[in-house]
Amino acid sequence: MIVDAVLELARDEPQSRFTFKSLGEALDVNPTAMYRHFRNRDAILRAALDRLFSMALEEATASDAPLDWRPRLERYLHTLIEVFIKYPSIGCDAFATDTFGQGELHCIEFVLGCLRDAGLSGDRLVHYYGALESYTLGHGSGIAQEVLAKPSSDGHEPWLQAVAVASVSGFPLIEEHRDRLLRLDGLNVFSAGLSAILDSAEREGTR
Amino acid sequence: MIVDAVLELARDEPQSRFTFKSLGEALDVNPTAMYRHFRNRDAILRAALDRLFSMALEEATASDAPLDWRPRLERYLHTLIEVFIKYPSIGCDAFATDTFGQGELHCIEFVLGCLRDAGLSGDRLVHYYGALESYTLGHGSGIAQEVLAKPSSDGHEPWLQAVAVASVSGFPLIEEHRDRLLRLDGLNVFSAGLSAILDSAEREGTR
DNA sequence: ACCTGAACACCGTTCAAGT
DNA sequence: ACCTGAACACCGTTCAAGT
Repeated sequence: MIVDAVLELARDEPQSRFTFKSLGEALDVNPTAMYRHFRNRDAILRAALDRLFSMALEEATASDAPLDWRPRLERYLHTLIEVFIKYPSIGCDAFATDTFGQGELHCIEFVLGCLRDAGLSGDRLVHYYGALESYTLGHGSGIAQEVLAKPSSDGHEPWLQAVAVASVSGFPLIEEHRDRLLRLDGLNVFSAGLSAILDSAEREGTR
Repeated sequence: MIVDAVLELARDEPQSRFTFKSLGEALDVNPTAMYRHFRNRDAILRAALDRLFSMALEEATASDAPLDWRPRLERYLHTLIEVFIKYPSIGCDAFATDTFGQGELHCIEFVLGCLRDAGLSGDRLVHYYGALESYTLGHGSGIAQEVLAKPSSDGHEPWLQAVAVASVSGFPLIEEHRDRLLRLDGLNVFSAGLSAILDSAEREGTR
């Protein structure tokens, strides 16, 4: 299948976006032959991204023990963002792309189920669904973009290189928290925001 | 200044990423002349993005009445994301790009100040700084990407077109919440997550 | 039914040449 | 000091031609 080759390519060449040319070489075929199977590059992207959703959900739910809603949700969202980072040239479009596929639908259903188990319903359930999904997709695609652009980055690069380089005199708060700010990276910052959203959801659900 | 032309171009042609060619036409000059003033495209992008940070902070703080920390922060973050959407070809790289500029530093200082006024300090203050900043940048650049890619989109497009089109039988929760899910768009979903993070910050700060 | 090859319009970037 | 023009390597996409 072509999608397999795209995924393999995205994983093995994390620095460069996948290309018809590279795809042709990987499959030992003429680059333009892809147009027999997909309408354009975007269609390939959507198919591959939907597979990433499926992979993340499968990996996160293939658990030994049944989990409570919150660790279940945390595990899935962390797995999802890790998958995006692992396949940067696909993950980088995770926010802006609707896959229209089964993988994404299964993921939506899964998140809704977790939030239902948290005690939420109706508008508030969908409210938190939107918050969690958009946060994870926005953050994941952003880190994937970084990995794609910057040499040898893996989501654990310092997040605020500007603070390290630039003169921060005249910015007393930045100066005061300089070391702490430099300790931030893409993934622990993600955990920070995720905890905050889940805290709010949990409070509202158990009320 | 070249940056002015880039911004003008980004605003007036929201569907297409800015280009040396388009920039040359706008300034009535040879496209390659830019290389006399910037090392490459990325340097132009960083300069323009830093200006967006400055513009957002200026617009958000040019207030009549002094505000409490939370409305002050909300106003700034909403302004920031709106600016990204207004200049899509620059905003789309907001997450992955470090500007190394003054505008970004002023914004960091501003957010840290709001969180200090919320009663936070030390690690927890930086924790919430990371959560808020990454959430806004990730979401903003994601919506900007959408605007750039999809014809006549403005951040208020339905967020889950897949749910509208695909068959959702076999997904009982999606089916149950279908209408609510379709009402989600990029900007109200942003507000949802932002409130959740700020709620957590407020609770922790007043404790 | 599927693949190939040539072609097209479009990128960012370099560099020697102009003024 | 700044700009021009040609050139290069690289994109996605189309289409007539092959098997």
